[in-house]
Amino acid sequence: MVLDCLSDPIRLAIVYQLAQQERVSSELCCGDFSGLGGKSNLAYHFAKLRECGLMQTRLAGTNRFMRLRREDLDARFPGLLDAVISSAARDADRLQLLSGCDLVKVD
Amino acid sequence: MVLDCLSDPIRLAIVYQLAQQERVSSELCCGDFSGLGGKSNLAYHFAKLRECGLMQTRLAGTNRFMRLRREDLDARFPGLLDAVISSAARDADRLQLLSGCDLVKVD
DNA sequence: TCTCATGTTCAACGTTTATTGAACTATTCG
DNA sequence: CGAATAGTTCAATAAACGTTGAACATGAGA
Repeated sequence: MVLDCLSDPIRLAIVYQLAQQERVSSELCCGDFSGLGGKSNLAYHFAKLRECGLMQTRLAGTNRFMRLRREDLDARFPGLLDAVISSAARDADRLQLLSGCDLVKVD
Repeated sequence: MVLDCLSDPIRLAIVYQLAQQERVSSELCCGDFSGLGGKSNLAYHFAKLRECGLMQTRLAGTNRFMRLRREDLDARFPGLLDAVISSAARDADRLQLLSGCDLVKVD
């Protein structure tokens, strides 16, 4: 399930963006990914990412803030997330969907 | 492409079995995977694994021997293969398809 | 309260995917 | 040569997937 989740370019871009955000130890809300697709399409991908345990959602008012479930993932699939993220970073310029992902929430 | 390839249980089982075989530095031929499905179905999965660069096929008479493209994969996606293999090994008993994969070619 | 903004859910659609069996190619061995 | 073995290719089918827009739910703010 996890590998299938990560194999979709949009979901990989979401995970990649969440991983970048990890450094700042803050979260991202759905709207921050609007560059990757329409709202309903993103909601579909968010659901898949939640189902397979890749990310977690925190409700705050009308926003939903999400973050990677880094610890759980590293415990269950050691090294997988880092390998995927670093490979994604390496090819970021080749993937249209990932270009611009280094941008941090403008706020 | 690689992640999508690895997300299928049959292909993951094939890769896992090939990884086990790596230790003995020998190869496996198509028939060795007959426990995972029918011939034509396996040929379909083999083609996908070849297309995304996960494995290589060597023709020898009427047999086709295959092996993981370990070096190329480690160069392009560092740590990915090891992470996937070790996670697969960890859950091997939970996955029906992977049970019995530790068996080495009987010959 | 009324309205706007943020997300989710649902139904519909076209595409891709995995699986099957039959037909086919090619090699070995008698 | 003829039969058997090892795999691939092809066509058909059913299921799963990604995408879209419309409808819905919910909280914030005037």
